[in-house]
Amino acid sequence: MADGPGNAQTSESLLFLTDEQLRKGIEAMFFAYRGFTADPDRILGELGYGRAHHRAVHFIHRSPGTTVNNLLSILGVTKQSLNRVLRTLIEDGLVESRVGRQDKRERHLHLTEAGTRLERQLSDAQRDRMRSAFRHAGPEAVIGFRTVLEAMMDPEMRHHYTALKEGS
Amino acid sequence: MADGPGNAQTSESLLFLTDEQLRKGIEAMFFAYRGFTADPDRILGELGYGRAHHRAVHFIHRSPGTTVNNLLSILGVTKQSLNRVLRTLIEDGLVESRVGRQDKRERHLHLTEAGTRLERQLSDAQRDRMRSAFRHAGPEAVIGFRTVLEAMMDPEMRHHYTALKEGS
DNA sequence: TTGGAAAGTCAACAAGGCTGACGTATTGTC
DNA sequence: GACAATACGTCAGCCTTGTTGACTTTCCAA
Repeated sequence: MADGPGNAQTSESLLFLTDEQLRKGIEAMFFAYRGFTADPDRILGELGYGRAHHRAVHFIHRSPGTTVNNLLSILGVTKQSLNRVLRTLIEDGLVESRVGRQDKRERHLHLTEAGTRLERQLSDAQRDRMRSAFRHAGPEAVIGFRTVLEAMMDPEMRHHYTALKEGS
Repeated sequence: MADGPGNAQTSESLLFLTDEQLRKGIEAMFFAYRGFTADPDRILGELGYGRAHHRAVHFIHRSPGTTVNNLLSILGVTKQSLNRVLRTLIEDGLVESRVGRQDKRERHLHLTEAGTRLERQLSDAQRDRMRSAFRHAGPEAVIGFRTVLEAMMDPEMRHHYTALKEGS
């Protein structure tokens, strides 16, 4: 099947744009995403939290002082849905909601010490797996991985992704 | 660990195993997965189905005649959960459940014509996005993408992924 | 001062996970 | 032939996390 390292650009395309190759890509995403969330899920389950809590904690950690509205646009859920999660995190003393100084309508979200501990616990677990996958695959593969994923995002999501990219 | 900028191989690691690089990888997975499911989700929403239906239809299409048990182990859900989805698909005439010939306890699942049409509609949408991402990123990147994702899977899931890999 | 944005709340609902228990064929084993 | 195990289906109930709709409070800005 067109495996011949034959000619220039067209055969190159044929190498990876067949329906079969695309199906493999689709299933790779499906199975990998399950691995990606498996470790944090275990920890969260023991604590009575879910993935939604993880996401909130992650992005508050990434952007301390972020507003609820900003978080909403990143997470792409309704405020009622986010609020339910946020409320439990605040009640449990993991997140602090501070009234805005310039605009007092806004709430600026911060992790407490306990929240920071949970974030670290979760992201340690998730990073361990990703580190091992990265190490296994090598730097070239990591670049490709990120390139494809970025190309797969919706433009709006890509903006949120790229926003803090200076660290890259 | 072993962050010491010591020898050759570790410095290579330092290029892409910083916490910041790992965080970018984590967010890339998060944002990309949303893009990955966005198009099928829209179609499914209009039809009154959900992601669970998509997954069932996808894997029945991939392995026609698969048994319920096999599907359970691929999807990693309970039989009650799968059954709810499967029941509606059968009622709606998208999936056919045939009693096993050797082992009559087993049910072998097949897509009907209508089911095949839905599968095609969904996977066309999903493949379009992946094809465009692949094309954008180039063949090298696609290899890296698949390599990292495969390394991120749980071993059991990797087995399901690799099972039909002869097509690769 | 008044309109509207931001935030929060209450209620109701649905999808899709889960556990536990039970029923029914069918198959393999002693 | 009896019995245990397997494959599947189902009922009931629970949880998380998403949704819509309606409403209030707070506050900024025109």
